[in-house]
Amino acid sequence: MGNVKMKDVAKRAGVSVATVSYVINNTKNVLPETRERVIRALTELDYRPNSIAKSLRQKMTNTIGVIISDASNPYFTSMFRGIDDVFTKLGYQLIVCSSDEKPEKERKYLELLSQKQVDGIILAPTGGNRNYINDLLRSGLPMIFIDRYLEDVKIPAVVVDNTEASYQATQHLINMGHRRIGIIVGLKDISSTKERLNGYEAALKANGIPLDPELIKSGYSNTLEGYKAMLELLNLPSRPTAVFGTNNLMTIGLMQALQNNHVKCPEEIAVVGFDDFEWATAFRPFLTTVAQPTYELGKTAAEMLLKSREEEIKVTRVILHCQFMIRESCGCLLPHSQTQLS
Amino acid sequence: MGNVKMKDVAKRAGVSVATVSYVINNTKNVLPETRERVIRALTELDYRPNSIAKSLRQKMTNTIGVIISDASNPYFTSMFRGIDDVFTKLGYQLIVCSSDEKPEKERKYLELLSQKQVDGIILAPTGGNRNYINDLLRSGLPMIFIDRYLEDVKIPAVVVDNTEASYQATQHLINMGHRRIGIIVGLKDISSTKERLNGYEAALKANGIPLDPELIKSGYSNTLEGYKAMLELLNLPSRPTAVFGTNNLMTIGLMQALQNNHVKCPEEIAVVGFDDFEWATAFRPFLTTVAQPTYELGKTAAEMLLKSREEEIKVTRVILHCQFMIRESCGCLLPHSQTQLS
DNA sequence: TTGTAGGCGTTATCAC
DNA sequence: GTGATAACGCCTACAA
Repeated sequence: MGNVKMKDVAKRAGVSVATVSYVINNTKNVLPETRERVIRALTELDYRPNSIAKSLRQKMTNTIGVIISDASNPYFTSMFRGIDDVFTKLGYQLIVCSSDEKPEKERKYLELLSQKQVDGIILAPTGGNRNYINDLLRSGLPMIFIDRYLEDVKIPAVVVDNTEASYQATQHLINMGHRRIGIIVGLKDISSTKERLNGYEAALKANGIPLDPELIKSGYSNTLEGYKAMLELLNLPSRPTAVFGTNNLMTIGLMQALQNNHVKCPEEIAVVGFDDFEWATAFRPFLTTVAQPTYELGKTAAEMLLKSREEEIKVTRVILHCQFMIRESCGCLLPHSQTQLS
Repeated sequence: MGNVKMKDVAKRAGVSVATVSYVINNTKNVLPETRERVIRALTELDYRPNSIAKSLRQKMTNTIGVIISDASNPYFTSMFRGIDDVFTKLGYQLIVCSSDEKPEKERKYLELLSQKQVDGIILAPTGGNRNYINDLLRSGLPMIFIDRYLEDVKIPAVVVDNTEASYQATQHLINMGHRRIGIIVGLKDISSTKERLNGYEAALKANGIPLDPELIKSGYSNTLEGYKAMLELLNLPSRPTAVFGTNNLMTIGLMQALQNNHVKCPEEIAVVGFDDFEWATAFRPFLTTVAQPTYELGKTAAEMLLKSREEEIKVTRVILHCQFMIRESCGCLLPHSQTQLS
């Protein structure tokens, strides 16, 4: 009743363990009648294979590790779905870990996952652990970067066109007549943050608007930091007339700050956010957002990981495109219109 | 460079594998100088333990399985955080699976997890697989129910006071003068759904309001189903003046339906939702919600799972309390007030 | 204090 | 078509 093994099944069926294995895995021809006997023993004893033993023998765990910054962030959970859908079909399982943007936690999880002999890792790198990541690669562990990448680490990466998307969002605000545009970004040593900042700065420059460092606020990507950043912007001697929240959680915090201080959006301040929410069209103001193809991001990364286990992969960066969802929060009067970024 | 094992380390350090094991696990006294030698060999060779082999030997994987209905639902991700925080500290890892409320998927994951020899499972049951779950229990696999439970399966469960919370929310709407109150619920064979429905019905009854089956809409817990349900309610000959969305995703869908049809909330229809959102205070109308202690739910379940591995657990149900967050969407004029459910 | 050796439950390579 | 049996990498009596 406790734990029945192949040995027990073999005894019951009057065959050898090898034969049991053959039947279970369909790995060799077995006489129909012996197979019959084995199957009966299997069900009678309620045999359940031990995949740990199997993994040890085959050096394959059918497990994929995923390290992202915050497993409870809707942005990542959608990505997670994309990854999961690909791997579940193939009988793989996912171990998801949150690094919280902390290199030490990331390091710990990388160690744990490699010890657990995962067959591959999908990683949104914090920016640290370059050497260790290279070590793991050399030891033959396949990895894919997602959402961001490390300049000097040669792993395929699946990301979005952050610079262009950010440029377009900023340009749109400029088109609406804004010249003092605040921006709230995540940690600055993350590639996606840098790119979003670049797009913002490029748009300003292209329009002859001087860059004001006071309008740039950075912090961990959570609501509280977004809230505080917005407060600082509101307290500026010359308050911005528009804000660009470059990730979902900070944008929520930003909006909370506006509500708490009774600053009307978009009348008093225009807002554009990153990451589209399902509830962006359920509550007011409808939020104008840069919608990332989060599900596809995950799906693509998963597929690349699979491919990279077969052939050496040549392409090192896949760039997916964002969609600019223009709604009322940016002061535009065309609700629900949308344009595809070129 | 590929994979160095204890054997290699032993050879390099001029000791036996046993000694290497002793050093690594601090499991026996070793002469300082031999320990020194071993440690040097360990680092020089960049040894990384194979936890699959370890697991096979020790019959412990340091892995916990979590099966919930939708890993991308914010409600569950917060719960997940609570679970993760408990187990991460102890060096455990989590495998999270989405059953999507489908018994077949749930079954598949239960099989997979038990084969992977997880040390325990936290499960939000779909309602099916009673026999199989009992089998697993008998085989000695510790399990805890979370969010819901199965009447006839004797496992500890961590849930919230659904009936009371639902009663209170409904009573509040009645107090505001509503008598035609719609309710949108999830799948009806889930214990939490039943309880929420019970609370609603009890409140109506207590106030002498007849139950109108047309006002009850049920479906999968996602935005689309919530949207459709609300549409049906709006198209009723005699439209309700208030709606109770009994889970987060359906409530979002419900709100989208109101927005799309230009039905003003709370002026034309009052709304109360289940599950508090961070953005409930960032966008209008501020949503009145029944806030579940999601993080604590996860944390408690995790702690109970740990405990259940030591002692036979007596208590079979832990009930956590919800908080009623009264905001403007229910037509109340006291934004941000809140009361603790008794 | 250290080493030897058996075993964890499979799979895979040989023989037969 | 089937059956012994040696791995897989580690832990742990037990012996030395």
